[in-house]
Amino acid sequence: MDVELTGRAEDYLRAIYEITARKGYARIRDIAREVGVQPSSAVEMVRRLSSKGLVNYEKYGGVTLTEKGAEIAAAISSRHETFLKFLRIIQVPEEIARRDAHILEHQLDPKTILQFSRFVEFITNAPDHPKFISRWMELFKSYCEEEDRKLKSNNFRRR
Amino acid sequence: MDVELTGRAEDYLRAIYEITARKGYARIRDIAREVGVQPSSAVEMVRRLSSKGLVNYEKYGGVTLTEKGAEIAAAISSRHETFLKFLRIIQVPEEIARRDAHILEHQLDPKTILQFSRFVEFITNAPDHPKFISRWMELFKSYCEEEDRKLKSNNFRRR
DNA sequence: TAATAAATTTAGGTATGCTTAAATTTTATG
DNA sequence: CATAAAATTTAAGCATACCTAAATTTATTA
Repeated sequence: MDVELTGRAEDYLRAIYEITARKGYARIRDIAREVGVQPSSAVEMVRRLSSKGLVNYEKYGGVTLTEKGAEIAAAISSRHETFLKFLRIIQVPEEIARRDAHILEHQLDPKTILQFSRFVEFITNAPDHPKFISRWMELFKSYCEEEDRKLKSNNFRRR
Repeated sequence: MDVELTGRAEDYLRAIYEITARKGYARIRDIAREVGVQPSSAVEMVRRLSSKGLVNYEKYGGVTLTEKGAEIAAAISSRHETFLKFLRIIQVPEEIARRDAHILEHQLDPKTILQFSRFVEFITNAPDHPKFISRWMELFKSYCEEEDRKLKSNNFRRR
């Protein structure tokens, strides 16, 4: 029942998930662009995903997710969102956060991912202590700003 | 000056760093055990590291780090420590944390790593507000325990 | 020290994942 | 509707990283 996927296969699956969400199906070209590879590489991976029953694919046709593929992709995508939110919380600049969320989302133990998402949940929803948490965010932000200032003046001195 | 290393190469380098810290040099056997591969694989990687000038290696001899290798390994190791501390803070069980710290430490943007370490720093040293932070940890801990209780009773209901 | 055991290395394979270049198919257009 | 353009696929090759099995070297010990 369970399908083994490499981190890279997960990247492709999530890309297909996002593209199909936008326009109903994914072309090899779209997938290649989204993942950042040449079309020939996308063909290779799409075939593998197809042989695992995760996507519907016929030569020269559009790619869609099977039910199983969609289920897995949704889980991957939600993990991705968790990590993206997390990186924002710890004040990673947006562009870098988008890149690094990809990297974080692979291979980690389910328990670890669970704890990441609890952290995000705890910080953003602050179940019982909203004021306390927003204060926490404020403090962390100023701490980072302070550190950035130190960094900058150090750089200055070094020149 | 800068050396390009794959995530895996970093794993080997850190393994060698830790083994040499314990006993002065690393045997192929030690490295293989530490990284979790067959000795023949360790030979292959050690050669590559040697060709990059990061380790001293001669056939059938012990492996040590060059100055450059030690410098890089120390940075990798400190990154590793950061992630390990971080995983502990978000309440990931020790065994899993040890495994996943490996995974986290590769490929992330330096800025992201910096923010991870600031988070750890902020939580553990709580520069200006020690009470506030320890209270934060308490709250987060109870939040996780609460969630675990919910999980357990859900599992129970499902059977 | 000769034989055996242990460690290491080499050889030969596999899988992933990427590339470029050439071939093929589909789509668009004059 | 023929042809040119665009998209896709195939082919061939490369790098990483792993494995097993066989060969070699080093270490141990009877």
